[in-house]
Formats: sequence, C-alpha cells, structure tokens
Amino acid sequence: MQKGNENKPITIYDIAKEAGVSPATVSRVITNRANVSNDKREKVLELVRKYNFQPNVLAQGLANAGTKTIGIMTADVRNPFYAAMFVACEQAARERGYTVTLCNSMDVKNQEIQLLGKMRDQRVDAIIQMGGSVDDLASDEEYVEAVNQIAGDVPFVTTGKLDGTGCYMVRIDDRKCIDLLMNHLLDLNHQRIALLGGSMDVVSTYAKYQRYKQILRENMLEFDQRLVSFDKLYNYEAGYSEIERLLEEKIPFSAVIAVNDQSATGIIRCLQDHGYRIPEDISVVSQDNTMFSEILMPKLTSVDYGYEEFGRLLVDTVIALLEGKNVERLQMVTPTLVVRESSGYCTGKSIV
Amino acid sequence: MQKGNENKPITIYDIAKEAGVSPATVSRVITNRANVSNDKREKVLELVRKYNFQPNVLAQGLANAGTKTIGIMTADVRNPFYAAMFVACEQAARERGYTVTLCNSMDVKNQEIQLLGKMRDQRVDAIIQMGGSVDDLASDEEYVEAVNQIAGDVPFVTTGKLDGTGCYMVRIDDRKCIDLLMNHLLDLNHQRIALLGGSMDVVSTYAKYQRYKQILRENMLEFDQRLVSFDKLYNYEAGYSEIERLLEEKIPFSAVIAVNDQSATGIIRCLQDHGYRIPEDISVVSQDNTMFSEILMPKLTSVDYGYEEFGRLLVDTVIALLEGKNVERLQMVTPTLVVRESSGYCTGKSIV
DNA sequence: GTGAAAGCGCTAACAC
DNA sequence: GTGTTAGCGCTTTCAC
Repeated sequence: MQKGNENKPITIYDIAKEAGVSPATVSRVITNRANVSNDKREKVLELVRKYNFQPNVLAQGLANAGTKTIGIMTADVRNPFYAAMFVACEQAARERGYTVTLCNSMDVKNQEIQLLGKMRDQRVDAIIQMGGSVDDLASDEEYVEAVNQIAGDVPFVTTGKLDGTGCYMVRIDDRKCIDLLMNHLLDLNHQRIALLGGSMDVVSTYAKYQRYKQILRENMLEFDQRLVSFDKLYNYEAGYSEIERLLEEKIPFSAVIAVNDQSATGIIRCLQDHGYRIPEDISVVSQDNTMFSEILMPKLTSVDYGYEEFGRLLVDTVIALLEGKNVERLQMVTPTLVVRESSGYCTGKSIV
Repeated sequence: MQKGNENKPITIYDIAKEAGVSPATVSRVITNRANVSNDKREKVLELVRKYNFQPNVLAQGLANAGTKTIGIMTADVRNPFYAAMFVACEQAARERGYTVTLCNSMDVKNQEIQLLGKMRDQRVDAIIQMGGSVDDLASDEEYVEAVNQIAGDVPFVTTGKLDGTGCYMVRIDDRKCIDLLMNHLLDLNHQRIALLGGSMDVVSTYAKYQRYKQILRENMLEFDQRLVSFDKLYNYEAGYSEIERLLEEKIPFSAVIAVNDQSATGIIRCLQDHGYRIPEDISVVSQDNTMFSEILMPKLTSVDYGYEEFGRLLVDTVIALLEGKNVERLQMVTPTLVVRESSGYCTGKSIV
C-alpha cells in the first residue's frame, strides 16, 4: 500500500537525483509554482507517485511556505454545536488539501490568548475562532490587542466578531432565526412567547432579542420583560431555572424560544417535572438543531444552520484569504426551521 | 502582555547575542539537555522571560527534536464520548507541555490509514487512537500493517487494541462495567435482563457479552439469546429498533443494559412510545455517562469512566513512552456506577 | 562548560 | 526552463 517508507523518509533530493534534475525543479513541480518542462515534470511526478512522496511539512513551514494547516479554536467541543462545526470544517479543509488543528479555550480569556500564541508558534496559516471572546457584544480590549498582535499577519475568521481587528466574519443570520421561530409560533396562535437562556452580553443573543421585540411590536403584541433571560448561561441548568422562574412567579406564557438545544432540554425537563405536557400545554422551540433535537422526548422543533455548508464557507473564506483574494468582511449563513414534535397549536389564550 | 512580537519573531540568535553567549548555549538551556554554567543559564533565562521567547516548533521538529505534539484520532468527536476523551487528553497534554491535534476517521478504514500518514507527515511525536479499527475484535490486517509501517517508530497508544503491532493499550475494564450493572440490576430483583445495541465484532462489546453470560450462569439465571444484540450500531436508531424487536416478538424482560448512552436514548424513546414507564415498568441502565445521562428524562443510571483520569492516563502513557520509560502494555481504567432515575426495583417477575 | 559548524528538508532568489 | 545557493531556526556532534 504505502511504499518507500522502509528507512529514512524520501526527500526531494532523492527524487531529484533519481530524476536527474535539481531539487529546485522537484520543488517547483510539487508546489506547482513555476514553469517546468513537460518531460521533467512527468518524470518527477512519476517518482513522486512511485515513492508516495510527501514533502516534509515542517521543512516547508520553516522555509516560509506555510504549513497548510488551519487552527481552529472553539469554546468547548463537548458542546455538540462546536463538535458539528469542527467536523464540518475538518471535512471541508481536507477536501481542499488543508489540515486543521483544534484547541478548546473553555471560554477562559487567558487561555484564549495563550492558545492564540500556541497557534502562532505552530505557524498555522490561518485561524478560525468559534465561541469565546468573539461572542462578546462589546469586544474585550485585551483580547483585541492579542489578536491584532499575535494573529496580525494570519487571516482570522470567526463566527462572531471582534471590533477593531479586521477579522473576517461568517455569521448566522440571527434575525432570520427569530423570524423563523416567531412566525412559526404566531402561526400556531401563540401570543405570550418567552425567550429563555443566554446572555445579552453575547452578540447573537442580543440581536435576537432586538428582533424579538420588533416582531412583537409589528404584531401588536405586548412585550413583557419578565419573559426574557438577560444574563444566563447556555446550558441545561440555565433553561431549567429560567422556566422555573416563570412558573413560580406565575407569569403567563404558552410558548418558549430556547436560546439553544441544551437550554431547551432543561426547559422541557422542568416543564415535565411540573406536570406540563409539550406541546399540548406549552410549545418549546429551539436553536442549533444538534443531536439533542432528534433525541429528546418530544423531539425538538429547532433552527438549523446547515453545518456542512457553514463549515465549508468558513474554510473557503480562509483559503480565499490565503490566496490573496478579495473577501467580504461579513458573510451570512441563512438558517432554516426544522419542525418536529415540541411545538403545537395554542388553544387557550395563554397557559399557566 | 505578550512582548517582543513587534516585528520578526525572536530567535535563539537574538537571545544569544544579547546574552553574549552562543546559540548552542541558548539551545542547551531551553532544552535543558546539557550542563551550562549557572550565570549563563540565568542570563539566558532572564532574556527568555523578557521576550516571552518560544522556540520555533517547526525548526525544532526539523532538527529532529520532536514536535511536542500528540496526534489524536477519534472515530467522530460529535460522539460525546470521544469529545469528552479528547478534551481530557487536551488538558492533560497541555499541563505536560504538549499540544494535541485531532482528526476524525469517521470509522472509514481508508481514511484512518490516510490520517495516519498525515500525522506522520506532521511529525507528531506519538499517536493516540480511540475508536475505529482499534475496536475490532479481529484486527484488520491491512490496518495493522499500516500502523506498523507508518507509526513504526512513533509510540502508538489506543483505547482498543491492534494485534500484531506492539501498541500500548489503556482500556476500560469491560468486565467490571458489566459487574457493576448486573449487580445493580440483580439487587433490584431483575431476572430477565436484555443487553442491547452494539456489535460482537467490537472487542469491548464482546467482552461484556461474555461477562454477562457468566454472571447469569453464576446466578442460575437463564440465558436467552434473543435478549442480546449481536450486530447492531451504537446509536439512537440501534437502540430504538432493538428494543422494538423485543416488544414485537413479545420476549419478556424487565431491565435492559444499553451499550451506550446514545442507544439508551433510543431504547427509552421507544419504550415511552409504547406506553411503558421507566423505571416503574422497565429499568434501563447505560454506559459512558455522557451528558445525555444527565439530560434525559428520566436521567440515566450509567457507568462512568472518569474521563479526566482516563485522558490523563492516556497522555501520561504517551509521555512515559516518549521518555523511554518502561510502560505496561496493557493498563486498565476502573469504571464506577452512577445511579440516577432510570433504574428501579422490579416488582413483577418480568414485564411485557 | 562552551562555541563553531554541519545538517534537518524545503523554498526562493539569483544566475545562466 | 533549470541549477546553484542561501537561508528558515533549531539541535547536536566535535573540538577546545
């Protein structure tokens, strides 16, 4: 299968000697960066195939030719959203001849900065960051500085934003997410709709909140501050405690939009713990459409981002940048709605 | 924060010049591989700190000093088990001054072989593989060859096994998993216990099956072939369809051991779809103790592996190997049982 | 204990 | 077009 790995790995010198050309010529054909006569090119290519030759990436990197690797930083791959995104990026990169390398910041800013440094030291060609400081509504100054300094000459693309850094953004259309969800719920006759989980310090959450209010207004529906979360996390517990708050304070509502699938899970559990049926009594819709959506009881109506295309777009953007092409600073990913079991028609005016 | 990154990155030559020593000496102190007089060492160290100097890993790698990176191959990080393991390894590696790099084989053998090659080309110092061909009961010949050839001089450690490769194994004690689960269930008066999901072509699953039969025998309980899965997958669908089979064929049982949390999810959903209550009617216990266990309704009784220590052991093993230490070929991780809501006392002889 | 110098494998001027 | 040569930044003999 693999040949020529018997002893020391093959180098361009070996190829050059056997082909009767200079190492430079070999380099030229494998990098495809200069003209080489057809016969020499063929000869070299033949040997490359024969020995299954792969240029040493370390040497290539050292010689300033780039490492063909993209550094990806997520907040935490254990979150299915990031896992899905990472795999999508990995696949896309693979197809384009790039390698990816992953690190998790665990949402700790110091760690983020350090990892940025690590990536630079590894000479990644570009960096993609998902989650962490790039989600901040107000970009952290120190982090901005770090990115400017460390990733200064390396393309930096993110699913969030980082004011003052010339980073490239590939973002989910947050407004559209809410449009999808609200229209679905309004069609089902819901009027008292909660918006639960998450924090207004996060760009996307804040944008969604704004859109939510706007739609309410457009539909002459009352906006009730108590129905929305302002400074919560994005996990199970946040969902659980927030819905419990509504229940305990007896704030009426018939539907809830969860900030993501994990919080939706907590919301549903709490509702069930309190004896409510979903969607008969209360509808719950969510965002992210991770594996949880399929697996929960009831299955979740959730907004999907098209992970595969999302990842591909991220990687394509990085590569376009690397190739010196002109790229839009901000690109949008359009979400779609996947309707499942957790949302239904609202019969009563509002429950609770 | 970070200093000295203004222009071109600092090199050992810069340090050497400023310290009034030779580059070799600088190298000696940063690698800590030879004796250097105390005053020079101090001087160098001071400058290293001053400039926050980090040696170029590419150059180090090229000079055959290792890259300080561990390649990790999982079947699919979107599986919470692998995600948890990866993060655990990443943390452990970080603490020991190593970097990790992740790739997903998607359980495709050709891909696995290719990725092995990619890792070699990246000059990883060692490889950790979790899932994929290392889970095969009968190791695939072609894959064995690939590992021997490609990863020949690179320490190779896995959570599975690979006969004929001198790989190192850090494995979960499969028998113990079943002991924990069976004892728990037997204590709860269950007699008809199903073993669902997974395939007997997988080492761990097979070992568990053997142990299951043995415990049945020791307790004078009947073994019913129809109660176990032999060639299924490890996902939601597998769980769902297997339990449905039992239901449709009216095979009596009062408890089921799921091969993992994902299949447990399918099992529970199917049971609920058919109107059974858990654990009142049927107990479901699982393995992996991933986030699903906490989040499901009911919460899952599941076997935990101690991800953090597991990851640490994996990484420690790798590093011990790299340091030329003597390491046991096979090390065991001891699982523990986390009892939650999905298992309860069996009142009837057996349900269905 | 310490420096000089060769070499790791590749790329990119620079000649020819 | 193609070869020669000089790095890229580090480690490691080999002398001293």
